[in-house]
Amino acid sequence: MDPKRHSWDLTPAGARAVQEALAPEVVTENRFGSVRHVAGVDVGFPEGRTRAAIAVLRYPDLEPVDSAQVTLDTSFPYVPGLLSFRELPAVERALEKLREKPDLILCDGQGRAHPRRMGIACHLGVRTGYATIGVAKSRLCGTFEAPGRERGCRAPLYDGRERIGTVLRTRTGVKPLFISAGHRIDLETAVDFVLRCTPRYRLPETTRAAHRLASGLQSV
DNA sequence: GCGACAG
DNA sequence: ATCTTGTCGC
Repeated sequence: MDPKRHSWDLTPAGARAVQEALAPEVVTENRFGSVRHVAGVDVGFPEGRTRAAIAVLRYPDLEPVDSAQVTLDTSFPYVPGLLSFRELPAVERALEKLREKPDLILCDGQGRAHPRRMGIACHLGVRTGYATIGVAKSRLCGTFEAPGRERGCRAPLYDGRERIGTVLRTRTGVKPLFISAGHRIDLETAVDFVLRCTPRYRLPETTRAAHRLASGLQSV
């Protein structure tokens, strides 16, 4: 029984059991080739339905090259720690529609910085095989000291004595982002990519492009 | 029992 | 995330 092919029809308790079964499948080292395209994933809930949007940008110039979006009926509530069970069904279908597959995906949410080390970035990576990074706007778990005020400043995020992520200042004077490894990448490399994807704003260009499609007014 | 809690 | 206007700051 391959844990990667679990059903989405689960109770919260069942979902947590799936996370524990999948956690050992996460690849912690860098296992991806040259990065020519990076993608941003974001999910919105217009009219209560679940809309996943993916934007593929060329790397490193970050010029848009492709995008896809899918809207499905919402089938799982928001439960802290179980975000992926609410968003991934739509995200995976949007990924399949892409013409230009990305080499690396930046997810809106945590990767390993999760109670069971199975945030949405890890979950998507393990299920699809894509290399992924978790880029969250706020903390789910872990403790940290405030990083310096300048862009590039960072501080380790710990869960007890275990390093689970990095609190990163992507723009001077703005709230930091919570970066963690998803799948097939290590934390240091993940932080490096996030900085290269944030040439102008707090959030990565990938995330901004996807966000615009997911919660945008255009329904195409 | 009392907080904390990605999006 | 979503419901919503004006407002403070660079």
